[in-house]
Amino acid sequence: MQLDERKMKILQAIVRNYLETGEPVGSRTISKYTDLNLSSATIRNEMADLEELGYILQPHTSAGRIPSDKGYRLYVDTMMREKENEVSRMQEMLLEKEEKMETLLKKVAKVLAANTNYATMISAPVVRGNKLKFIQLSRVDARQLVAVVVIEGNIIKNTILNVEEEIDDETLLKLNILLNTNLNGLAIDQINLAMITMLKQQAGIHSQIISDVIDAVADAIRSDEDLEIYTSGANNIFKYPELSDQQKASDIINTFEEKELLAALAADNLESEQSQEIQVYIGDESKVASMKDCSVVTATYELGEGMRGTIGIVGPKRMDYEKVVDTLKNLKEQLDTLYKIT
Amino acid sequence: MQLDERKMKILQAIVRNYLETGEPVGSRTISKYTDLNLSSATIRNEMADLEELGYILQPHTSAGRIPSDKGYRLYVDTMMREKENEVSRMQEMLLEKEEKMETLLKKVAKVLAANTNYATMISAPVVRGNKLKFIQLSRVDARQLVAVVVIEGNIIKNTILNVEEEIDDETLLKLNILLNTNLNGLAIDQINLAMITMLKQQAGIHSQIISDVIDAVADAIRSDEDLEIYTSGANNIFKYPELSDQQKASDIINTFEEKELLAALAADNLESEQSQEIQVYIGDESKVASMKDCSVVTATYELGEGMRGTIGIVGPKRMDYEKVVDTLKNLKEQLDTLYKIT
DNA sequence: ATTTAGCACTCGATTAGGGTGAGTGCTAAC
DNA sequence: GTTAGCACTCACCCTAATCGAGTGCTAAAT
Repeated sequence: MQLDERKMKILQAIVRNYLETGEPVGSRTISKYTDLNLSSATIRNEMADLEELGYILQPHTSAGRIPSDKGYRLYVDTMMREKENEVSRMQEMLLEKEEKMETLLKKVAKVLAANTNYATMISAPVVRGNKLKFIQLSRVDARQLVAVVVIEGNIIKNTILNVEEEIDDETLLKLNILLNTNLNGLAIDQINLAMITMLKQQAGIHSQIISDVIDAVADAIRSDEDLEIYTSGANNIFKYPELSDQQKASDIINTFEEKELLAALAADNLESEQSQEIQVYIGDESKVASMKDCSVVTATYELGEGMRGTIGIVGPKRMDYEKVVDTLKNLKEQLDTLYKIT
Repeated sequence: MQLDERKMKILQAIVRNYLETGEPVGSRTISKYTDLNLSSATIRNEMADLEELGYILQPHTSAGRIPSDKGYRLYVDTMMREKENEVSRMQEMLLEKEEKMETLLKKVAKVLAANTNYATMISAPVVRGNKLKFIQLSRVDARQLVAVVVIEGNIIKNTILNVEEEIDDETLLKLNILLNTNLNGLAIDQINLAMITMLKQQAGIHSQIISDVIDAVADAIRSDEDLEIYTSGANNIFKYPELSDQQKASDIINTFEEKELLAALAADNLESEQSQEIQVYIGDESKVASMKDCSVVTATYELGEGMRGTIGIVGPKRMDYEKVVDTLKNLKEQLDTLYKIT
């Protein structure tokens, strides 16, 4: 059986109503809610059909219906109205090109959570494909070096390394030249074991120390391969009774605190083909077990020079998809342009 | 009325029992629990006295007694047995001098939370009094400089700065010399406005750019004045019914997520005179409103060279103080020695 | 062939009442 | 000062009763 227009309208009404109230919605309500002018009995018949088709379900026999995941999915895919051109409430955020990206992202997560009343996460842009711009080894102390690496997008990495014996100025200079000529302009993910071995060989006679230095520099460059995640508003879930249950709340909070699972989610998202679009994961669709009762809406942003990250909003399945998608679109655009101007 | 020895013993028994069970404890239980060989009636009389003195209270008329904050305080101050020399369960932690302090602290917070079943926080050591070891400005691009500052304790700070016009090698060298001769060896908190103005004057003719550079470097040095806080196991609070209440849980989780309040707590703690000791804050004593139903146990650790930070354990008032204090003492010692050896 | 009115039915939620038991405070005896 | 005894309190649990929103089905109306 295919969904005719009336069934669509009814399903849409059920979803809308449930999003607002959070309570199962009955046939009488729909009968009055829509402009279909049908009696509750007719609606009941249609609802029975919709249930059989798996779009809605009854929490218990004598209750109204609530949308199933399949129902939400259909709603999100085909029935959601776009709030085109409506001025976004996020406008007040006033993103500035702040000095530290970390600060900026934390702020975004926070404002987003405060504006939406959902939990938010945002992954720092991943730098894998970016190129090295600058490497420098300097002596701090007699036996201490500091290595500074600057990557496209002005990401700075550094590491302190202690050496057994002193390294003289000449060696230091040689090392600097060696590192720069060989690594400059390379992408991060090109710095693999083979590359490092090659470097070590070129360094030649310079024994163990050199080898250590190169290793340390390589390590510093490749550090943070796992996504850095910033979160905010995890406690917003307590605003939704269906998530405030002891066990569920604990699980969700834990997911937000540990962050590994969120990182996986973000990584998945970045690799997905449609990641240019806003994505909606309903219930189990997100593959994170603790979110089986949540919906996750994600967007991919780009901070120029190919550095992409993921923004995610986590809330109950009955989240206000229209508002969330709209807000995310807006935010994504702001972030995308933020670093493009300069 | 002063507490005689018998009242002390009874109070102690009440606290011990309550810590274990989490249930109000009645006179009959105490009568059997202790070696005082007193009937429940006698205990009842004594308990009435203890209640009048404010050490215990009744949740409701026909229930047993639970310790009041004052009762807990007396217990912690005078009655707690030290688990001297018992092998600490934290031994498995195997702290290593990991490359990154951030990683180390996150790990400590995590392991501590997993071991104690309470929520944990740890503040990164504050560097205010530490001295600058090394400053270097380098050119990355034609119009881009990177400033790297190394501080005692091997803390590295850096910043990228964009300049309007190119700075030639000679100017760069001069700037480097200027910065190093003037700032090296100074403590962070000595780099104030007067200092910076003085520097700018010394730079003399070199116009706006130089001034900008100096400002940026000064900013980088003084960044992170607010304490960095790492937390773990916030969801452990769900293991204690008295904290799992919707409102309380939300408040506590929020405190752990926002971190500002925790930072304030850590800062308070660092400035307190007795901060060398393990500190116990019961209920309102901690001044963080959301923790009025919790106890907070803190320790100050020192990572050599005067860098001190705070570790905190947050749990219900009926937390296992003995175990927690013991564990913290142990951990504190491990951290204190960790960086001393080298 | 749809739609609708009517009605019996279901079942979660709420309320009320009764019993239980842990624990108390008080009194009188030891 | 201590203890046995006893009446009393009150949270907690269980059960039954009631309520009401909402359903599914049937039969009549369109």
